[in-house]
Amino acid sequence: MPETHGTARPPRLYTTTEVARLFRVDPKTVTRWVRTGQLRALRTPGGHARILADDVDAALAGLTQPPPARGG
Amino acid sequence: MPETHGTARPPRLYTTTEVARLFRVDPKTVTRWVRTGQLRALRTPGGHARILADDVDAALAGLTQPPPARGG
DNA sequence: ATGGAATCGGGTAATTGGGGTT
DNA sequence: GCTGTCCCAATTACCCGATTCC
Repeated sequence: MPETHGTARPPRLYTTTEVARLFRVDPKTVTRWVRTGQLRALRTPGGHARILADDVDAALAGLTQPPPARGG
Repeated sequence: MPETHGTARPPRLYTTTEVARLFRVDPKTVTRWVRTGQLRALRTPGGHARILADDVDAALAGLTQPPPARGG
């Protein structure tokens, strides 16, 4: 059944400005990331982006290529 | 002929506040979407908007990037 | 009937997106 | 190729008070 929501938890969303602050870049840059598909987002009917928080948090956590643990 | 009574289920409805939370926008913005026809809604006798959940869910599902396939 | 929360409507500031450039 | 900045138009956010919802 195509029940996208109603029983499902709504996705956490960030605004472009929030993401920009988190990454310490210009909001414009975040917009580019969305346009180039480097960040998943949905659009308001007005055309403004809402970025999936999970994607952002994952990137911030550095989940890409975890550095090798170094022994003491 | 399409039956409009008896077997028809009532449409799932969202309040403006619910839609606002889902999209991370101001409830006022949702009202604007309804007034500009970007979102279908019906009105309570008192004039409050009730948005069709299907429209919202569809818009909410419009991600810019499909979820990355896992297992590779 | 009462009360708290939500919605509406108008007006104004802030944010956002797009194009072009550095 | 990636990012930051300027200009401009559109979209969105916040202020107020009155009405509606439950």
